[in-house]
Amino acid sequence: MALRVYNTLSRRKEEFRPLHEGFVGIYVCGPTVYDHPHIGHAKSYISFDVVVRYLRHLGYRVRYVQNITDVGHLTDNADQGEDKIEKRAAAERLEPMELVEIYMRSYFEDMDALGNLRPDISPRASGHIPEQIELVKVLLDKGYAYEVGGSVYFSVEKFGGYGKLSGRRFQEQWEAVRIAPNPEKRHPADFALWKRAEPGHILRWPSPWGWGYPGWHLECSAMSMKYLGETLDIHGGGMENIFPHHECEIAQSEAATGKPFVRYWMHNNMVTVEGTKMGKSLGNFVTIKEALKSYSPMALRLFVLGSHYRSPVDYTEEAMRAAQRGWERLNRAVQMVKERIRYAPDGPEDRELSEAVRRCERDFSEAMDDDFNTPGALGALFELTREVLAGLESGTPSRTTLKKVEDLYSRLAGGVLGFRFEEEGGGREEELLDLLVEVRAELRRAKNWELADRIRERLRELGIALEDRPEGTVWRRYS
RNA sequence: GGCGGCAUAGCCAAGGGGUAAGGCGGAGGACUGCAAAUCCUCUAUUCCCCGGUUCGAGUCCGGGUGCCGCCUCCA
Repeated sequence: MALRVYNTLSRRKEEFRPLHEGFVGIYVCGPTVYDHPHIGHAKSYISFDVVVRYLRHLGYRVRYVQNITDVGHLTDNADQGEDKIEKRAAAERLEPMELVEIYMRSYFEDMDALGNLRPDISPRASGHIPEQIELVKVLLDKGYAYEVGGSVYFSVEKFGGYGKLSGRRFQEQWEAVRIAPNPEKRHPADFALWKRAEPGHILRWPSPWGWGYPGWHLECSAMSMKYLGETLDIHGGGMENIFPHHECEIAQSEAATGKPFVRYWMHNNMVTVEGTKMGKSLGNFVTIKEALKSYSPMALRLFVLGSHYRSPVDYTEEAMRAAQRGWERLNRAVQMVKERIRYAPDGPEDRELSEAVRRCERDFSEAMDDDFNTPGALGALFELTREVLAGLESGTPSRTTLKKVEDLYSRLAGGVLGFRFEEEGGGREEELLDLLVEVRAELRRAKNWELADRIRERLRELGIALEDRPEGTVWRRYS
């Protein structure tokens, strides 16, 4: 079966065929780095991380580009607003580039923790001002843009396809939107390609039209085409960017090149918190760092992948607890398989388990091929997990079989879904715990239950669980 | 007002004409000194409502209702 991808442009699932066979160029709208990333970023970037991982799993050579927006955009469409980065930098008494550096590092730190692969290129808008100016020049030359007093605007009336992504017929509807018209614009829907820097604006660059800074849609067009060519295979981002951001990107790019800008537009849905929208302006967003104080990074990853990328997901304590427990179960199963491989008997494959492995692989692929259906893929993995644990319980699967199971977990759960399975502990602490367990075993042999239980209780308070299994005592950290 | 999406068990969530995946939680049992972990069994006659098409409808069509997103920065 072939991979099918939902394309926002056609509003249907389409068979995926990249422009050049075997190679995929993907561009995902990255963060504006003026604050710590929140769980909305987690959903978006985990989703696209899995898209990239799965494409590689299918054998594609993927170039994954995700920008860093470090040039502030205006906070409102009437072009009077403040620059978010400048505003925040002033509030924190930092150089704008200093601020950007802090939050960019914070962003990568969180993405690393969540197990997302680094993009192949993380271009920064501030480092691509010449490319953006070039693009504006082309649009002026071709008559799609006009200059007014040091600012350059894109003329939407000159570009026939404006509105094709978002389904908006801007001519009739624009009247309904009450925004103060900018007198410089010929049509209210025209958007800025380049803005004149008003006095006091710190982030600014020289251009043929004087000192200024790029318009807020320009960087993505300039940088994506620079690194991926004039037609991208996939362009991804959050749904809220469909209009105006992506609509404007299409207009700019296609007007400049005369070629289709993107073959597949992919948009992920939003995260709500306890049922309500999470927005920067609402101030109710949960940062990833906060979430990770209560839940493990892999639990957050499981939470995100537990619903489809095009579905909204509600962040609640209950849902996160469920994800945490689910993750622990999966991780534990993998650890148990690894442990058992060490002393598993040689022998032929066990039919039932091998069959379960095959079934899992098939169901997993089927789900992923259907527009990256990660909840379905997880279902396949958990079904296997149940059978694996039952197999370990009731018999002694051969080493060959267990290796197949381990390999499957490693390729699908690890490689494709990006889970990081970890053994607990390490170093001095581990040795001390082993010692305690040993001493406690003596106590238990002597039937000194009181002291044995006290050790277990005290360790539990410290976040270490002791489990007296038939084959011996093991310890693990819980959380 | 315009555009788009979603409604499936206590909670989360797949499925999308052929008789309801999976996770969490809950109940009972096995194992255990007791716990924990693990295993086994059970936990939706039914998919927001009303009509229709069909031998057959969560699944398709029409009409409601409710929730959400976008139309101003946001992943």
